[in-house]
Amino acid sequence: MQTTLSSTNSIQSARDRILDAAVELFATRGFQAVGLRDLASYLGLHAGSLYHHIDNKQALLFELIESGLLDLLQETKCRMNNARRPCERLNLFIQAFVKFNFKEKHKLTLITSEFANLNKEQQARVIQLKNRYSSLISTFFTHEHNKKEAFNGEICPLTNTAVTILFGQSQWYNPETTEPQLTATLTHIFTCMIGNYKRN
Amino acid sequence: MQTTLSSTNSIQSARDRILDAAVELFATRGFQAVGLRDLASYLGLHAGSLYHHIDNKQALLFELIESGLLDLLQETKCRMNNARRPCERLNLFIQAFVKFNFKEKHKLTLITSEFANLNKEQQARVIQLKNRYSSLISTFFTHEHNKKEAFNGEICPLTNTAVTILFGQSQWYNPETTEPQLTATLTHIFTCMIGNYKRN
DNA sequence: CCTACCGATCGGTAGG
DNA sequence: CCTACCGATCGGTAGG
Repeated sequence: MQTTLSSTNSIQSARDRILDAAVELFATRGFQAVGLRDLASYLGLHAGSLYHHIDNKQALLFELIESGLLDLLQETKCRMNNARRPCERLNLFIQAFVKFNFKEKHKLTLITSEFANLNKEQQARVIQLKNRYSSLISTFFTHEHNKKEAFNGEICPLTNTAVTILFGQSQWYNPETTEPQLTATLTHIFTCMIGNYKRN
Repeated sequence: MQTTLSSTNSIQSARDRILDAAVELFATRGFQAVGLRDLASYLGLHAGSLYHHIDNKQALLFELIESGLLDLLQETKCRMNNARRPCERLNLFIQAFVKFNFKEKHKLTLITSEFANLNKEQQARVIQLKNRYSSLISTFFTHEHNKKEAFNGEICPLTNTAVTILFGQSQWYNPETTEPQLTATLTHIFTCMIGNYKRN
């Protein structure tokens, strides 16, 4: 029983080590530029050995992107549910994003940069997850009287811009921004976007 | 004389055809995913023949990115110089960007997505051009009393955000946005960012 | 997890 | 601009 557990654990941790190394290498050098031999030797083993833990290179990329989006979604929803007043929701949303941005910077990079390297099926799944995230954002820009639009899954230009700001900033070659700075800037922009919209 | 001219022209146009095909293929499928055989067969010729017109694949990518940034810079400066009043400058800036976005969508994609596939020297050159563009933007956010900062080449977070919005939106998987829509959204956001900043 | 290997494809060159 | 080819490397597999 104990041996079963420990061998399961070590298999799991070997797999986790591969995932961690992959997210690091893919994000910093690019998915296509990293060969399976690069990934293997980074972990001190040989290319063929990887296939006991992964199906193939593309499935590995998809797993990293999907898990990243799922984590971001869950974390964000969870935080927003803690809001006692409606006006707290934006702050909690931004908090969740900033935390994720600093803890999982590389996964955010993969989500924004390596979409094209997935197959059609995987891309559809990623779009689905991104839309779920977008619909969280759209609640900030949606008035009571046009909730129907949001419900229909349509995404307004302002929401699109907001998503662009969030994901884009991880990609632009960037001076070192601190966590409070990023929070302040995003709060700034979002507040102002919401205010501007409401004045229409 | 005429034959010289026409042969020069046809050599030039052959080169232009390669550049046009490359920007299209690299932007839609990704630089690494497009082989020189793909590029050649897209033009109805063989891989080896390309090397009479280009040095190598990477130099081809750099040429596309550099020329894109130079065009955007020149076009933007030129338009902004036509401003008769200071408040027109923002509109002209956005006009220049939107025009470029629709005319050279693929080049914009390369600028934002394929930076990592350049060598160090080429990357430094691209950063230099991007900074020149950023400093154009920073004039909108800079007060009279802190012009020195802008002069020092420092880039404030708000400028960085603006750049992110401009370049990021070309990349996010996007519903079809019309030219007036994009102009309106960008004007919206920028005006509000400037207003918000000035209120500080 | 390793050794050894597969076919395919890559960027690039030579010679005409 | 084509034919023919180079060495290198790719993702992935077999067999232990």
